Amino acid sequence: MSGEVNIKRLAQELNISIATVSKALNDSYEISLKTKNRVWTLAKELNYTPNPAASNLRSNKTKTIAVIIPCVANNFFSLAIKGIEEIARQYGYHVLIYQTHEDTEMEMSFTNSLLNGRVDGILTSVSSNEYNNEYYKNLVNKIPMVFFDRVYEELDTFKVTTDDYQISFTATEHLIEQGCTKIAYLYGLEKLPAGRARFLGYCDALQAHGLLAAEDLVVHYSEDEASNLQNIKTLFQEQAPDALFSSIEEFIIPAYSACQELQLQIPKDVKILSFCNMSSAKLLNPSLTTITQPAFEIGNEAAKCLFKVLNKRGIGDDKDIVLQSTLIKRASTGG
Amino acid sequence: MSGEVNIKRLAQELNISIATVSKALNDSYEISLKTKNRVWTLAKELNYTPNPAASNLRSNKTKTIAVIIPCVANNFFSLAIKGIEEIARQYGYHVLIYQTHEDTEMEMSFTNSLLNGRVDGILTSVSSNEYNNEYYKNLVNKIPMVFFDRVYEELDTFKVTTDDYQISFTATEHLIEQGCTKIAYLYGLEKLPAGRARFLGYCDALQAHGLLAAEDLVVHYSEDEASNLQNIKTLFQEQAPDALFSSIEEFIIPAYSACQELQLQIPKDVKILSFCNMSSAKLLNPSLTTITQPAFEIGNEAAKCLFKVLNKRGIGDDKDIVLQSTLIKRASTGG
DNA sequence: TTTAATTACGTAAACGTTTTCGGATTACAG
DNA sequence: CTGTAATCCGAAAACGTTTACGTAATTAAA
Repeated sequence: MSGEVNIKRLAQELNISIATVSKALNDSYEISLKTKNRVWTLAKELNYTPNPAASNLRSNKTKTIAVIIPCVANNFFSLAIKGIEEIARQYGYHVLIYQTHEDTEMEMSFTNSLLNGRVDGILTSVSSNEYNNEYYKNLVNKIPMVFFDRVYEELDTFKVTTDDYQISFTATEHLIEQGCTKIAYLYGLEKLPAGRARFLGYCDALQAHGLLAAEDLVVHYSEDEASNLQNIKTLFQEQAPDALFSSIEEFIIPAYSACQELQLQIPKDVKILSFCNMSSAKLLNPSLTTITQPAFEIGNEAAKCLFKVLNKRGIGDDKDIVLQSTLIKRASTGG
Repeated sequence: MSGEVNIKRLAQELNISIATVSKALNDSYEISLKTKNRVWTLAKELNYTPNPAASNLRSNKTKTIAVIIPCVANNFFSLAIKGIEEIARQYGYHVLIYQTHEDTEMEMSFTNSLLNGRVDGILTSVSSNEYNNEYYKNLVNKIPMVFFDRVYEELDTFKVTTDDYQISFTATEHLIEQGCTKIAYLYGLEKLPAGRARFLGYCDALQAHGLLAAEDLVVHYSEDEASNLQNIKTLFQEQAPDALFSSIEEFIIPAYSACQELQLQIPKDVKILSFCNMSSAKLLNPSLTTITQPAFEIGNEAAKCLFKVLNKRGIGDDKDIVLQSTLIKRASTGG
């Protein structure tokens, strides 16, 4: 056990050159199976692991990708991360995670710090507080990037999204079928395509059924939890809607609380459905009808796309990947 | 803009040696302020950023730490990560995150893959499904490590925990003061010191007030959410406790659900308190009395400890850092 | 048998830094 | 004028890989 074990050490012990060792370890066709086996067994015996820095320096591959998201404390993103990690592990890659907390400054600071070859590529879901398209237009040709869920539409990169418009339309129709005629909308992600698509699906479904969308029926998301609760209560008192369509799961707790405080029965007095990836939705009382995005699969798919780019594959592929969300009907919109 | 910008390029343009450039960039005392300024301004002008791989290879510093935790989809851990990231950013460090999903095999696989110099140190909160002390005993002298919240006690490393025993004792007394005499315990993290300390604090508080702990009053955590709900319902039906002490937040939703399904009024029929880091605790109905750990500060403190080790400081310091949780009394244990 | 192709391995340069060591210049005391 | 110290800088080696290129031995084709 004299000193660290590197390829030079392996080469010495086997009386071959370090080039041969390196090639053998990388399973090169230039090396005979006999030699490869000698190298592999000794490497295992000495518990050799390649030095990532040296490898990276020479080959310009870091075996690392970055994930930049608003927040990990969110069921959608934590599931997506899980999906990303699975693929990364398959490729032997490591995952750096950066949380922007919906702050565009942070977002730019993080990405800028990754442009010097620290990572091979970036997966991101952009923050909601601003739509700074110009920045990303420059960024995307400096480093391989894939956007998921919260995307910028004009960019020529892989984008993994869900059928926000369609599922919102479908979900709204579900409420209408259940007899609702005054459906309020709890509006989140207003500045992003995803948020607007959800709202549009809701509006169009109303219109298709002869109902009208009204600004009075819309509650806009606030970072302050208490004011969300208050706004929903005010909505009930002033408009008396018979349903709530929540576009983000952050509205769920205040919505339920508002109903209980105002003695409104779900689903008798008011029906509720929400975009939601919490497994506890079915444990709420009453259980919550949800639009559930395939968060894990989104992360999975986004990571696959990134590795396509990193491996120079999938050149001609369609870069707009749209996965299907599912409407899970439960008691909160029941008869 | 011919080619990439590295220190060689800077050296050429300034007609000085690369050694001087390198030292100037690192603010070495060997370089005159005049030269430093020339280097700094050109570096900024050309938007130079050092190559991390080269720097790492030569200096054996990666400017990266790893965080290995059971799961990011948990308020405690996501807050802790936030605390860690804050410190990491201050030191110019990057954060790799690995989720074990409470699987010891994963845990070992991840840590092993980090021993080749990919990171400078590791922050971890161990998984709950096993107590494999031997493994860590070997690991801790191969790479700087700091444990937080879920720790192994016998290891000679920095450990950041909370006053689990004391706060459980206090919280149990709170229930007793509110008139409870049959307090059930929802038991999580049984294999870890933290989990056992919480249980012990509960037991000792009961005993100190002439009450007795009984196995019949304990519900053990199950990975299956549905069975937790079922077990709590069974507990109510067979034992009719007048309070629930939940040691992990995963029990909250099933506990509330069980009460509603069994038509038990909180806090009239049964009082509930729980270890919990969800900001939505106060929005539950009724609002939940919680034992809240300073999750952000724990992450913060753990990261600080790691950087102490990395910078060879804090040799004589006490390595057992215990932060205070707080008992936040709300309606669920009210009169 | 000669020539070309294939196989298997080695030499050495390169990746972009950091750092040791030494050299040159200047300042200042003796 | 000499010697010493302080200041500032450069040459070159190192970190551990990967890879372009060369070469010898073997095999296949002619």
